[in-house]
Amino acid sequence: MPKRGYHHGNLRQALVEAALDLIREKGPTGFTLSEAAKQAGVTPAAVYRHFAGREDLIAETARQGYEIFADVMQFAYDKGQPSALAAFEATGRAYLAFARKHPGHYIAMFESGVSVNRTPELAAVAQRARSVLERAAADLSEHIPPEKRPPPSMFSAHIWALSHGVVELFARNSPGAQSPFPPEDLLESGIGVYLRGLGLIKPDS
Amino acid sequence: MPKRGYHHGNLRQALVEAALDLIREKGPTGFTLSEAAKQAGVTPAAVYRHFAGREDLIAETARQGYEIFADVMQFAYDKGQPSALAAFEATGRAYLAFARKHPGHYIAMFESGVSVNRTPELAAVAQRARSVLERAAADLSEHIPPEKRPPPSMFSAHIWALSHGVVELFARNSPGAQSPFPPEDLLESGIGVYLRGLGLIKPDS
DNA sequence: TGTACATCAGTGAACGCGCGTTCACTGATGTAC
DNA sequence: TGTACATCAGTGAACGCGCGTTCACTGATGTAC
Repeated sequence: MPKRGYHHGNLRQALVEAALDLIREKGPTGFTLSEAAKQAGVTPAAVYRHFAGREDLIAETARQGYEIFADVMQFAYDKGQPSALAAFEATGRAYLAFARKHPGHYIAMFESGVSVNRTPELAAVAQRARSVLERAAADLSEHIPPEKRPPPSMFSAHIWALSHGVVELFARNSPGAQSPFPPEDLLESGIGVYLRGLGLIKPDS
Repeated sequence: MPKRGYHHGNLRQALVEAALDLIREKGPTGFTLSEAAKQAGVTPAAVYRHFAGREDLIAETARQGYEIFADVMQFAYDKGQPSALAAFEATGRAYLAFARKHPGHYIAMFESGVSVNRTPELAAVAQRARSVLERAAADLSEHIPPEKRPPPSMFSAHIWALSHGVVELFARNSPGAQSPFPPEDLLESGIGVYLRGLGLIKPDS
């Protein structure tokens, strides 16, 4: 029950949500502090009670995004257990699902130009997200004969890159325009071929 | 020998190059028409003799980028011939090489928000670039038994996405900060695993 | 070879705009007594 | 329960700035005769 009036009640979070809307609709470039304030029903100057400035507001939306993202990845990982393979595939799928479900957060995180090393908190939560995928990769690499086992961080990077590329090129309207295939199928099949290449699933079918 | 003076000589191209510099150094957001004009040694108003406006200038830099990109891809494809495999791998590598060598163009093409469908010329040259990779994929798919052959456009999309993801996440300073591996190695090994998954190179080593 | 003239690339001043940010303030809220 | 007061979230006016864009202009260039 946010009591509106002279005092807003929860302006900080309202500004984050306004920022998310604007970033989603107009891109990180189109986002302005003034408009976010306006959308939250408040004077631009009021923003400075809660944030150091424009960049700081974007960084906070990114931070919240990484928080959700890390949770989502962790949830996918847990759900795939005890199968290392299922857990790994689920985290890949979770990446795309996150981008779809939280486009504002996604853009703030990956397309706004905010550095992940801007603050210690931001760096920490980004690391948390990354480490889920790395753990999934490490679990999976146990199933590869040691002598031909690539470093887990390498194939987590491959999957991260593939997922990111699919999102950027085919799941957002931006550059390549229309996708030849549904992004979900593209990612699923790409990961499938890749895991087959590692000898982790049967070459057959 | 550009004769300087009241008349610039080749302002149009000088503006494109100024734009490339600025985009590379400050990102697409940081690019301003006024600064590009200044860097070319000219009044902002002069820009309008050659371009419809700011967006039009960015679009032209992107167009020139796609032109180079398509040439580079074509060259890599030709160089890999007559081996379908070599040609395919070379185009993948060319993607990353292009991003490294022409960062300004790359950003204008993929990160500036300019739609590839903005003008017919832009759409055409982007299609030309894409079709090189698709042809390489189609050649390669000839070597897969027809009954388990995925559509060529699907695996060209996979490689495109992987390449793009590697560039965005690991070859540019932006979000993930430092890469665990050199991007070239990451892409090379990723493509290797992928092609093994398609049964196109020996599972052994 | 010299002159008159058309062309048009660049000038420079001006514009309106919305931005991010600052500042002294005000008035709602909550607490101490 | 009522009053005095401290707190501090939000106001509103103002700022300087650089932006993209326009406009009437000017002067260098090249061509016709």
